[in-house]
Amino acid sequence: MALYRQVKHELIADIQSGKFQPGKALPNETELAQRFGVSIGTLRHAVDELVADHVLLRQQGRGTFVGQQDNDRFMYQFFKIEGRDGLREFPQIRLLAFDTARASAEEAQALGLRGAARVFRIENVLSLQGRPVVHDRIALSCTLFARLTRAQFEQRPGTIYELYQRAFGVTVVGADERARAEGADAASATLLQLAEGTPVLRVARVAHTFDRQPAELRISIIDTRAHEFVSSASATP
Amino acid sequence: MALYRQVKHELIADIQSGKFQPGKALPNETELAQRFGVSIGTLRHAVDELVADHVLLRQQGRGTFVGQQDNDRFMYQFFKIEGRDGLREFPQIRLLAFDTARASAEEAQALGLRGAARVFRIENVLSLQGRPVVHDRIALSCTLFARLTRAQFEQRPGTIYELYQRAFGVTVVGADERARAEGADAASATLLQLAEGTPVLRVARVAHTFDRQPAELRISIIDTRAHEFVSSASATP
DNA sequence: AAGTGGTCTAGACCACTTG
DNA sequence: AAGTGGTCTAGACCACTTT
Repeated sequence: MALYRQVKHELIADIQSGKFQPGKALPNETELAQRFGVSIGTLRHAVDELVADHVLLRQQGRGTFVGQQDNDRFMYQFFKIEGRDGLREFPQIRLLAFDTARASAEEAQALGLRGAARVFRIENVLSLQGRPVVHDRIALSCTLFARLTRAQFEQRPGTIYELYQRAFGVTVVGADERARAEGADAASATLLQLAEGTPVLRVARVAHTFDRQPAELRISIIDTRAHEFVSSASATP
Repeated sequence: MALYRQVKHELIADIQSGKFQPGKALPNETELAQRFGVSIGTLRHAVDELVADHVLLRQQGRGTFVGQQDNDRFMYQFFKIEGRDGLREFPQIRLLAFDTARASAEEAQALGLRGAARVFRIENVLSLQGRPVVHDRIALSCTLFARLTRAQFEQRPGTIYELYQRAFGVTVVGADERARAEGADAASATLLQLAEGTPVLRVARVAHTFDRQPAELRISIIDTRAHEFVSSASATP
């Protein structure tokens, strides 16, 4: 196996173990290269890939930092809803429910769990400009997020993914999403102040950590009368 | 400006000018490096980025090739509709209409045209497993695609993007997409064999070439009773 | 065997940020 | 001025494909 890949996975391990903390600077490149016993070019090759995945962040003249799942990154990487006019806004989030239950078939499949496994179920409503726009239902493995509490969830200082990262060492690095249109069911219709059956967008997102390990399933029901779901795949400039 | 970026743009220019043909091999890396007067590392840095954008394709031991907009690449990079079971299939495409008209406000804005500019309007129905699933309306600038004919469009051997690439030197390298749910209008409902008002997915895609120059606006109306629109953002393994 | 891309080295110098 | 990442060089050797 290529050397730079080993270095990359050692860096990932150091992040997951908490040796390198989110937001903190790594040692400089020459020191890291010496520590891993590789040349600077090889060390940079490894760091390059982690920077491309938003796991690390380089700033010329300042240093290399462990990426934080803060509001900025959440908005830019995972929150893909914006107004039809293109305006983006940080949503106001209200927690509706927090339970545990046996995983449904869809949850077990998405999260890679056995049929009998238990999951946390969390329900949120997200508002933009004071109006409810998204109804989120989240499922998390009780094994991966052991001892998660409602209080922890409600009183978190930052984003949900920041909580995953700081309290459970789970760094979300990507997501697979599947979208379809459907008529709003009774529950979503009430929450989003719509007539039942109104066309809404349903997005199922499986967020995953390193090696595509699934970490979270989220079903978002979106009122697209004034907002849209955006997705972009663009070349480097 | 960094040297490798200049090299990258010289390579792009050579592809756009037709000096390097789609599907053909480039000269080997040492020769390219000499030709551009840079070291092999710098040449590789430039090629690395073009490979990441799927513009070039490297195969160890064989060479470096100009990426072709063939069926495989189309399916993998731009056709994001698959069955709920995850099955992907190449669609059967039927041309419904081919016209020119003054650009609408939405078309002019998406394609970066003045209000009075003319566009080609093309309408397709895409079928999967013999059933109509997607109603596509495409708008192209008459300036960028000068002298495009209906016959050219109907009798193209490969994908639409392959036609853009071979006949007009337009290499599509990315796309921005915006999705929302709406009730099917009369035209789409008939084509997709739905009741009018049935929830359907509406995806507006602006495909662009190098430097994010817009090349195509496509409005897709998708019947998501058996299919979904997929979108993935994942870290390198 | 010859030719290709893939990896790795050990430096040099530049551009930027901070004290 | 000192410390950081960003770019570039000129080579060596490896892994893979083709002839």
